[in-house]
Amino acid sequence: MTHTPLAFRHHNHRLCVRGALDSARTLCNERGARLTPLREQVLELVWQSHKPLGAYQLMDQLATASTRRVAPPTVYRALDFLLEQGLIHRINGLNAYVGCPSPEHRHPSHFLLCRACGVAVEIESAQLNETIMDNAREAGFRLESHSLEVTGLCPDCRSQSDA
Amino acid sequence: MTHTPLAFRHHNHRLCVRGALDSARTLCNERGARLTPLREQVLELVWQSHKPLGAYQLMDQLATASTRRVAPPTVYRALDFLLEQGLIHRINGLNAYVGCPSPEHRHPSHFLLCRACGVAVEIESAQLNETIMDNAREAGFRLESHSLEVTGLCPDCRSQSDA
DNA sequence: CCAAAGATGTTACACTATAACCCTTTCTGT
DNA sequence: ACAGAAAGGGTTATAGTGTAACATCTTTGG
Ligand SMILES: [Zn+2]
Ligand SMILES: [Zn+2]
Ligand SMILES: [Zn+2]
Ligand SMILES: [Zn+2]
Repeated sequence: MTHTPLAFRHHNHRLCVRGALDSARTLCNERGARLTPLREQVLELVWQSHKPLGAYQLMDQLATASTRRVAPPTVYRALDFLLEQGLIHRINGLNAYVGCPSPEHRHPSHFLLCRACGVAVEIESAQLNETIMDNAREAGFRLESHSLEVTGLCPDCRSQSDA
Repeated sequence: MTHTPLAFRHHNHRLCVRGALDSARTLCNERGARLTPLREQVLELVWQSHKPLGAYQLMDQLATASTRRVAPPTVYRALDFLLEQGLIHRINGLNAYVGCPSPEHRHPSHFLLCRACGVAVEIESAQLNETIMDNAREAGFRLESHSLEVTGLCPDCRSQSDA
């Protein structure tokens, strides 16, 4: 049985954005973390699609949006905050950042990355976590965090390439 | 039942190096790939320990060893070759490279990374591969490659920190 | 030997990220 | 309200990682 994730299908992305921003405001409020206008703006830019964006792309868009010059530390500091709060993830294989759809609970970074369309989809699988923990334990290793990046073709791009 | 991997224990590392270089020569020979002196030297440098090394560290060591100036493309081209041949892996989370202990067969990059001592150990687990493939399949995703990086403490560093 | 392909040298540059310093805003306790 | 502390953000410069483009040298196969 297969179920194509939302981000791989056509969907009303405005709902993704609204949900992400609402969650972010709620969570930061609960935690006493300060979701400043700048940080919120960067989060919204990250959420413009499900494709991970690089820090310099975000910087350029910030500069365009605000008609002022924006230097790297500005965007990196915002990204650091968002990473700390678990509101975004970093995709190491792409040097890029993408919004987290379930920031309420901390979790490792597990992604399917379509090399054709660029969309990143987060996987949540207890089985996967278990398997990884089992393998670490078997080696006597104390696991602290982990990241999985799976590259390939999403259902859409796959059917295109089959044609 | 736990079994501490070799690289996390004291061991005769000369055997690791000899084995890696012998395998590399054999494989490249079989494949008609040219393991030139430079490439072999880079492979040997990568194998100086089980800790992933950055391209610029390797470049500096190359320069020191050969008493001539070495520019980035020199080491990156050698690394590209070694990656293509599956003789080394790239650790994305560290921007660093480490030798592969079983280059005979192509396989995904699955590592345990000790944040204290820096040692990287490759995991080979059919169960892990299966679980990852299952999760990809369930999303209708055509998997082409994957990389798992687990960060934590190796058995040694773990007991140090418990003390 | 010659031509073609492959490997390496060389220069310059692009992309990603952080250090250090300063000023402003916000919070905290009185 | 006030002073002092802490956090956020602007600015400049620089560190770290990786590639493009082109020249030169070496190996390979006829
Ligand atoms: Zn969406
Ligand atoms: Zn997430
Ligand atoms: Zn060893
Ligand atoms: Zn390997």
